[in-house]
Amino acid sequence: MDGLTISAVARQAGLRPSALRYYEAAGLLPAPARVSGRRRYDATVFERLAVIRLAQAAGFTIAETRTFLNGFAPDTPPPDRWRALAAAKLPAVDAQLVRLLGMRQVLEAGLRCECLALAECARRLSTDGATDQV
Amino acid sequence: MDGLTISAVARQAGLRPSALRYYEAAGLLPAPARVSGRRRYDATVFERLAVIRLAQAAGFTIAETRTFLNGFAPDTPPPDRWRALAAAKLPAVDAQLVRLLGMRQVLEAGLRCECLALAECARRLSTDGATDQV
DNA sequence: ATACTTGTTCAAGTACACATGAAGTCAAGG
DNA sequence: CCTTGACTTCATGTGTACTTGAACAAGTAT
Repeated sequence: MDGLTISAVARQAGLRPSALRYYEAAGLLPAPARVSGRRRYDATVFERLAVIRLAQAAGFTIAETRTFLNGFAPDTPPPDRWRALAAAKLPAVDAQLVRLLGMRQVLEAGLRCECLALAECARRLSTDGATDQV
Repeated sequence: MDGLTISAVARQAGLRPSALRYYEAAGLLPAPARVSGRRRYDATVFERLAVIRLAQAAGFTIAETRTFLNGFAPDTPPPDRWRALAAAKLPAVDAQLVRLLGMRQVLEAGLRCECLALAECARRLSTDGATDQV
């Protein structure tokens, strides 16, 4: 009687049932009760899903998210968990950010390109180069 | 006698031979001459590789790079090629950039976290939320 | 002649986060 | 009883840019 079906949870959470099964298999969601084989969730699953969503927004991989959720003593407070993972993740995000900003530079330089041959582009728009002026 | 072996080109370009074969199969590099089955490159391959490197720096996928290189009439000047591809790529890069900046926000908020439970984190550090102050 | 090095092709593996399809189970409705 | 619909598990597919391994060929050195 009580307990939400997987499709009900998925619908409310904006996910697909396969994602919920995947999270469970990946150790992000605890295995819920079963009624004749079918999963029955209680409302606390939504809090869990919200944390997973937050971890995803932080750029954590599934493995990192699993560590974040289950990789500590059960009573470990969130700040300790964050510090353990976010500190390691920030440099990676920043590196990605630098790469993307570099892409922007190259693309904008490309849009201002007046080269006559592609080889000329390669010389002028070098990745590492300081190409400011036309 | 003339012509560089695949390993010589790879070494000078900072790539591995497998990458050169891959580029060739992907249509980024023209098939070079062969001497008893082995590839022999001439020096122009380095210009080509420089352009490929530039395209990669712009964030182009292999398919986009192939279009950039071979998807136009042979005499199409670089500016036309750039405009066709860079204009489509920039919004994607910017979207990626926004996502990464969001990650940074979440990670930094996580580092300042003082929540007592993970569910609290999810409520306070919501992805879309305006979480400025402690 | 024989071993070594370097090359060749082709198939399959890598990481990530799920989606998809096949085949079977289960309860309710007609 | 039989169909329908939602569910189950398990294996495989998706996209990207290569790398790696297997099995084999050919030129070079000893």
